[in-house]
Amino acid sequence: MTTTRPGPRERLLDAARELTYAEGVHVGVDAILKRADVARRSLYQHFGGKDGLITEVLRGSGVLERYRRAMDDAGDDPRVRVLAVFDELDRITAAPGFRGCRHTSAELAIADPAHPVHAEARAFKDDLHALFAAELDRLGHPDPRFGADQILVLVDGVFAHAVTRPDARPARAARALAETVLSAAP
Amino acid sequence: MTTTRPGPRERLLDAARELTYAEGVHVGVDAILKRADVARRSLYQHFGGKDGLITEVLRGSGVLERYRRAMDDAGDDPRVRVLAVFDELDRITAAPGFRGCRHTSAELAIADPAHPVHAEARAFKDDLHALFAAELDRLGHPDPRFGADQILVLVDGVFAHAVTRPDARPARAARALAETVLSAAP
DNA sequence: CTCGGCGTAGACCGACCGTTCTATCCCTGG
DNA sequence: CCAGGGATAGAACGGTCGGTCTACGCCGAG
Repeated sequence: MTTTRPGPRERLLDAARELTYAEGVHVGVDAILKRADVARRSLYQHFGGKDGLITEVLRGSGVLERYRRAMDDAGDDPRVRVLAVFDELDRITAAPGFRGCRHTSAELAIADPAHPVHAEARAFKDDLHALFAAELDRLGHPDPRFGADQILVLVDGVFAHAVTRPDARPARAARALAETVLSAAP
Repeated sequence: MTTTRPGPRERLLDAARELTYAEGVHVGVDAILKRADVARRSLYQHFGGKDGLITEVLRGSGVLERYRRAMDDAGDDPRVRVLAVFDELDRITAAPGFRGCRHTSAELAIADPAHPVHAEARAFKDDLHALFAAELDRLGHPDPRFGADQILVLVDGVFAHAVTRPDARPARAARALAETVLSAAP
């Protein structure tokens, strides 16, 4: 028995995930439909329209899970766990086809503040904030939320700066600064 | 005598500067022409097309000069001068209509790596790198270029993160980390 | 005065945008 | 067996895209 082909919904999500990252959220629906090999109608049936699709792509990006896994693979020590994320960032930003943070990119491309991608991006980064704050808290950091803000600035800085100057290896530069955040703990 | 109205070229640059920032580089030429109150032909006469115009907007953004001024206003001490930039960033990111870094935004919106905006953004951030490296060098920093990489990650991080979580006051979080970069000097 | 260059105004081009629609097919459940 | 829902294919909608074109107005230099 062969692995069954995923349904139109999954194929649409996959195609949109790839194309909106490589080309930006302004890719045409035609391109997405062609890549997904799906009928036009199915898109509007499942997602109500292009906006619904790209919002759903952001929701199911799996980026948070990737960080969580990088942490868990690093063991128990919060310091090692946090630094492991920056090692992962070094890999991500050096990979071919890297085009920055998907969420930030979508927000910048869509001006209307009422568009659902903004709420989705906000929710994602709030989750990320909680992820780091928990580690800093466990470490006894004097202000875990401020420390997590600093980590997030570093993470977003790596993503943004690697778009323009990838050869600067921003993840390494940021890692050294992350260490000072971690050393704020007693 | 009244101040003479700027020529079509200047009006186009001004209009494009405002609109591409507020709406993204995907704004239509019609909108730019209307805002500039300029004939369609003049755009292609002066800039050869939309690409030429938005590239020229990036080149003449004046952001570098803004940082330089913030530094000069801060006096002579390199530490104070660098930290003054982050105070300026705090103002910039809190201002109404803030929409991130113009250069990063343009790069993310344009996939084609051969598009001139990428070279323009690269040149801009290289200039910025030199600006900070000079301060760190003057301070006796052991590795001014690495330190400048760190500062740039912080700057881009402030811009990017403020798009999604402005209430986190990322410029303040980054400022504290910039201090540790500066304290790497003897 | 006349000429040339720059500016304006606006029609026009083919291409593409997101969306809606009709029509047909296929598979599954009853 | 048939009915029905999900999927397909593709035409068509009005609107916008960046870019080219013609026609006309203005003004300073020859």
